[in-house]
Amino acid sequence: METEILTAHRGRPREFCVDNALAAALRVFWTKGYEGASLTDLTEAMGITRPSLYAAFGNKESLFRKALDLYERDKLAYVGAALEAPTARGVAERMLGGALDLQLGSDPKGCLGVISSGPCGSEAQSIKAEVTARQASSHAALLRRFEQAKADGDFPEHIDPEGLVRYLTAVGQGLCIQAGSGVAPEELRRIVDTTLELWPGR
Amino acid sequence: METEILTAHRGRPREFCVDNALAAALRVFWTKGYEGASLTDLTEAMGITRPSLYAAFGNKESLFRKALDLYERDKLAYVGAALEAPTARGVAERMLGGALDLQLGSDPKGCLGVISSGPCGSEAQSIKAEVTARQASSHAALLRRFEQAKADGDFPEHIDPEGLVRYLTAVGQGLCIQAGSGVAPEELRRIVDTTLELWPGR
DNA sequence: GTTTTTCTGTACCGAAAGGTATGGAACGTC
DNA sequence: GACGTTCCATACCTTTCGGTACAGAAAAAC
Repeated sequence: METEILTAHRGRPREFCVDNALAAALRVFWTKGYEGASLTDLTEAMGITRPSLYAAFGNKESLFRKALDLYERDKLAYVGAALEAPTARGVAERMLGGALDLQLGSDPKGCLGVISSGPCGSEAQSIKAEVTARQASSHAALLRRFEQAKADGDFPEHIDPEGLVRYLTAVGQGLCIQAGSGVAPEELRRIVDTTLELWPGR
Repeated sequence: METEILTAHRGRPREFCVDNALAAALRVFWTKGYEGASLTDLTEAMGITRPSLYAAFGNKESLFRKALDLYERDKLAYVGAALEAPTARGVAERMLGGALDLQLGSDPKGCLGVISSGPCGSEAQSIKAEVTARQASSHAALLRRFEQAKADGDFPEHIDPEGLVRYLTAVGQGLCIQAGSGVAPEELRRIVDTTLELWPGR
């Protein structure tokens, strides 16, 4: 990951690694949010100049989308794995455990999806809409999984699968909010432990 | 609430109502966040000009603090009432019910405290610190209430009061995030219903 | 009615935002 | 080695940001 893939280019090759630059941009967006990340912040962290950024990534918005792709692929991989757990409780364990591990690592605190869901100016609203749409597809996948779990008898009849998905999502979002506010790691762990203590069924 | 309290002023009296202007400013901050609310947004909503705003409220930051005071007094009154519920379950019911009612009303969606907890530029960090400090005092009050509840036998021994507070807070924050993302009211209600279904003890 | 105090409105300030024109340097191709 | 293509760097553009100077208007105090 030091140099990029060499396709038969004419002219001078670029001097920086696109992947490294994108990873640096992701950290900036993750730390400051889309609107809070200025081009100066980005170019300094990426180690490139402003025209280089525009030549390689288009503009700020398309750079953010590429960073969001990277984020989902590298940091949100646990979501896909969680859906394959054998029981609804297993899904919840892996979802919350994955979110917790992410907050305990060396990456920026908080969740890029959550902080991009807040209010924003008119320029950033297409960004917000995209993030919301991606979350909707995760929601749908989780709902299908929990409907199957109910059919499997993983939790009692009187529990509503849709409600359980919304609830689990809310706990995860609250976890991210508190992580971003500087709440201590052991406190974050308590959220997960308590949720699993109260989790219905298997 | 049409004109302000008349203290023995000399000179020309101001032509607008400070309370009404502050209420309008609160709506703008609530909708767009501190940094997202420009002075142009604020003055247009408040119906006053820029120098009038500075004369009456100091600057943008002190205007926000006054709006935050109003928000806590008028919109977060249910928190104090919730602490007086007879059991831990009652506290949770009133807390989540109050948060839900707030999201179902005609006010802006989301929670001013939650949206102010996200990432921000250097100028807004003292704002964020203030919001975090106010939340810490609410957290402490809720923790005392739940420790009492545990002594009262409201929930089982193996449940950690600190964890339960963090957990309840997380659910409330997730509720606000989803409300701000445009999630439908009945979906929000499912979050509350599910949480109370799973609530331990009385 | 004059004075004095305060408010309103316009017009402006410096700084920072996102984005780009331009010129020269560096590489692959022929 | 000359050429053509592409990249890097400086310097600049327009717009918007939070904040203010100044002049004129309006009302209480005398």
